Amino acid sequence: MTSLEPAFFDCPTLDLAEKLLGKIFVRRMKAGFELRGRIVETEAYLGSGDEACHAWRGRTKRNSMMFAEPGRLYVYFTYGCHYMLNIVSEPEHTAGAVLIRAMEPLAGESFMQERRKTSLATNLMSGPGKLTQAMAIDLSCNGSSLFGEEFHIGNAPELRKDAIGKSTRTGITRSRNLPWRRFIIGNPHVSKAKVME
DNA sequence: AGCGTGATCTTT
DNA sequence: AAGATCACGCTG
Repeated sequence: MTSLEPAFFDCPTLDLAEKLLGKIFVRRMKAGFELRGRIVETEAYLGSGDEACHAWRGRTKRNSMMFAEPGRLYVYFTYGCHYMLNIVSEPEHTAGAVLIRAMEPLAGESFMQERRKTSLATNLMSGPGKLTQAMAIDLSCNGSSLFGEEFHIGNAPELRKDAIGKSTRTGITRSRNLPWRRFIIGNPHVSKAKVME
């Protein structure tokens, strides 16, 4: 399996959110084994014109990684207990990122089961907080490159257009009308969409 | 349907 | 310095 190269990430954030579906996120642990997950759900966040984006009002200490060159990880902590995994997009000095919302476990399941305290495959990484817990991703991963030893994304065939679903983003209050969520239709590892009035 | 939990950001 | 908010997950 070949790894995605920098050129893959050099595209508009919304395109990247779609292109990442089906690709294989890989973390090589220091102990030698690998954690792998197939990306099945994403959301796009843009600095300009997107009030739900951390960087919509400019650069701060937390969001500064969103201004880095594409192909890095942007990890932050929220709700007092969850880490969120994003992939930086857009050229350097322009804010943008794709939130990885759900993955289908492909390798390292026993490690994930222990961390998640469940053996149900569809409950290991079927949400943004769940997948960081399963893969032991925390603030120490913020800024990591996808072109190094520890993290990379494996290529996979492009999905058919009709296999990709679109909707508004989940769990936000501002800019909630923007249809910037992408997911693989019918995949059981997609997080269950929160129903809100 | 409700709430934990703590960093970050905004307002005073 | 204080208060509001938050790209969530779990229990009940």
